[in-house]
Amino acid sequence: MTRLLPLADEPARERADAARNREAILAAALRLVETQGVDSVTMDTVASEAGVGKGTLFRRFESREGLMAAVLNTSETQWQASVLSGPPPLGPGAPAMERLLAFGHSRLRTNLTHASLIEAAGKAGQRSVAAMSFANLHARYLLRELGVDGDLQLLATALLAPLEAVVLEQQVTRDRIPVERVEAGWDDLVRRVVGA
Amino acid sequence: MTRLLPLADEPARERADAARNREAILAAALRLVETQGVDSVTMDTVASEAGVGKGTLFRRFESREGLMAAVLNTSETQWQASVLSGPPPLGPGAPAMERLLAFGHSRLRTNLTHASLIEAAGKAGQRSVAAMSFANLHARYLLRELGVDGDLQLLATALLAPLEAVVLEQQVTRDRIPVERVEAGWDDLVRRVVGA
DNA sequence: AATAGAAGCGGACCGCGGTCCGTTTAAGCC
DNA sequence: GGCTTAAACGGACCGCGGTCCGCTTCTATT
Repeated sequence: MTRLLPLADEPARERADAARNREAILAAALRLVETQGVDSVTMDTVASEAGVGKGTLFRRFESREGLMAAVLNTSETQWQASVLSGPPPLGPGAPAMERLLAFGHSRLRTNLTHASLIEAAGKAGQRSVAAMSFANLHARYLLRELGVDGDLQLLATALLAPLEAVVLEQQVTRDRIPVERVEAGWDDLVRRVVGA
Repeated sequence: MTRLLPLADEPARERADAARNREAILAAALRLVETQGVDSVTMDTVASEAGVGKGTLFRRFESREGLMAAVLNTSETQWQASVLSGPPPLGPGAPAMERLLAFGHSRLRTNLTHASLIEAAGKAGQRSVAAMSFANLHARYLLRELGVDGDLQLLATALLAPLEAVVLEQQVTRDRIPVERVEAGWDDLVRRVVGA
């Protein structure tokens, strides 16, 4: 009853074993995904490989999608870092237009590389604070920098939409369109939208 | 052994009971989806409701996604009809630009309306001959009509991507962007791309 | 009408994602 | 160190999508 207080709404610290388990799970998941491919990784396998009960997985990660989203988040974070502080033209230092083009290419390649993982992460991947909103925000920033006016949030969304993994997969895998052509298409789109 | 022949590669006609069952299944599925919502419709339910064994469902429709895609296909076909021969500005008779704008609005509303079904249809929905490729084809046609040059296939894909159900759901449901604003955003995008 | 054989059928069965709840354990307090 | 209690644990359990295979039914042929 006596709640002698964690300050205000402190996030209620994670217990030591809980933290250990979370990392073990993530590590196991990552390893299994890399070795066997996303689709053949089952929750039971991850659990036993991490030396943990199944219930634990679901308490920490909500669902299979959530776990995959967490795994995905690792590389997503790295990508964000290289956008924010990596070498130009992706990182800062190049003219806005070049950055925007590089941004698209990089996003395109990344999404293609992780396509199956992204799919497995499903909606959990999109709602993850990081993923969509960071890219959108950054695109908006570059558009503003380029002097584009209009509803930048929607414009950014429209530019990013054709870079989504599902769309790319369709183009590259089913329609056999070479990646370079898709890249060129995006460049064209950007130039039209920016009005250069 | 003696194959006294169906002509060349005739499609091997569907047996009468098979056809009857297929329709019963589709009807049951449609009804259940409408009354209970996609997510709570199970294959067992559809089967028993259609008075058919579970195996039959899967033989005819491959998977749950396939069944949902088939259900979706019904309304998709209607939509196609109204694009091809409905009243303007969606159907023929209006100037290309108006048609293109109307096309986007209509697609947007349709996709939002069927969002959950589309999601349930998953990749089966996209590979369905009809859905994606018809829209893409029509968009290409209108772009050509408008004198746009460039890689029309990619341009069409880029224009359609932001109208995908997943993207729209994100905008309308999570980000609370009013539909009218999304529509306006698409109009803006189209004008920039066409260069009007 | 009889018959052969392929096409179709259906439900028992399986594996996996997800839940539930009795048990264990870490961590603050004396 | 003992005690308390809330958090965390883990595995038995459930429902659903999907498969499999022995049985039934249609249809072409004579």
